[in-house]
Amino acid sequence: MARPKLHDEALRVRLLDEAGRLLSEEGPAALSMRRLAKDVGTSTTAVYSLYGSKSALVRAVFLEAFGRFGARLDAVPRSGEPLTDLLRLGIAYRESALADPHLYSVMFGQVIPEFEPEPEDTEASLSTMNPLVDAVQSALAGGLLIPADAETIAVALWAQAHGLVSLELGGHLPDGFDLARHYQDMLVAAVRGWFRDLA
Amino acid sequence: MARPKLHDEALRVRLLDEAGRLLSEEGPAALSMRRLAKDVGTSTTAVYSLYGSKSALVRAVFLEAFGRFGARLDAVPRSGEPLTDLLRLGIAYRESALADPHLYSVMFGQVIPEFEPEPEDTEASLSTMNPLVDAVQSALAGGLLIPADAETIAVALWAQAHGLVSLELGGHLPDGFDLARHYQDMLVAAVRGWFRDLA
DNA sequence: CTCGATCCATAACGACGTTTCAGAACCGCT
DNA sequence: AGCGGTTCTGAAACGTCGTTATGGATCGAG
Repeated sequence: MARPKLHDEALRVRLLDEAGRLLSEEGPAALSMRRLAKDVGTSTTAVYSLYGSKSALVRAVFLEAFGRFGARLDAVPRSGEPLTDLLRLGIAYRESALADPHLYSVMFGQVIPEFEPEPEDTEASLSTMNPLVDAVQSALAGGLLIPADAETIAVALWAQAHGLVSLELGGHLPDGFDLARHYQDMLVAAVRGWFRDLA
Repeated sequence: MARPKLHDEALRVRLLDEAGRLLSEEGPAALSMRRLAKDVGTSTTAVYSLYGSKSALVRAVFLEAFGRFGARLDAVPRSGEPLTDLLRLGIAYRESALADPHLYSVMFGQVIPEFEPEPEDTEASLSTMNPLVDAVQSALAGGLLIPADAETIAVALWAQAHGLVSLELGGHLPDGFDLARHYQDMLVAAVRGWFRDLA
């Protein structure tokens, strides 16, 4: 009938890996379809037959990145103390972002013009918030916090961490400002804002 | 000696205005040097003789956008009550961002690959934080907050607002989550986290 | 071994940022 | 007025990008 396929699943994975590597090590500008094909030792046609477009390729990287990111947060050891866990999650959040800034900017910034997340991709980003929701719910159940929607509090805490990391990566913080030195205190304050009683 | 210049300051301003308009109304992808030149009725050479590169052109838009953004925050009427003012500033922050999302993403995201802010551009972004610092200092002077560096608290509050707005604009919030409904409470909690005594 | 179907690498297309280049436009001078 | 030389300008060229068309290569079936 036909010749056997070279553009197979193994190649798909290799392309995805190399795309992630290019992004991580050389940034968004380095990720071109031609460059990717050459680095993997195939042709641009292969990338198109497997992914269809650069947008779809980057979406695969995007989803993979959120998967890893969520896994890192899930791997944070829990203490049973919800407030401690919230702090740990916040610290792990920053560490994960700083470990691969380019991937973080693919997830949350739109540094690759060809790709913009679809509405259905929103749930991927929620993998970063779900561990938070659990800890907030525990804290609420323990009566430590102002009675409020757990999702609301989780979004606020997520935004606090994301905002700090995003400003840091974007180079928007004041000159000489050492975020590492204040980050924990900021997280503590962010959680403390929802305390029922001041501690 | 020579012929008079057509590529003068008036054209420079028209180019800057049109670049801002293109960005605001059609997004980053619409801003190309050819398109910009055509819309203004000149040639690409003109843009290059006046700005030198797309990077420099976008930097001008970037600085202008921060100028307007800072002016909007400065224009927020002050009540004399620092906590009220912090809340007002936070609300104005979101309103300003939502009024022109594309410009906001040029300021804080890197949606135009050709342009990346230089270290010296950091101070431009601080125009968004300076009004905050003032209000925080007033609150500190009144003994309302935990004794801490005003800059630290201001950065934390800034990041809270930026994080929320950034997640909202990026479409990362949970389905059906109405940020407008919770935004004020979140700001209150963020400030409350630095209270000396719980109120 | 031939045929026909299938796949794939090369080359092409339009658009991009940027630069080159030939000529048009102007001034001072005779 | 006419000319020379300098400066400025728009059009075209270059290399790269995402994407697509194409023609040849490769295989199983008969």
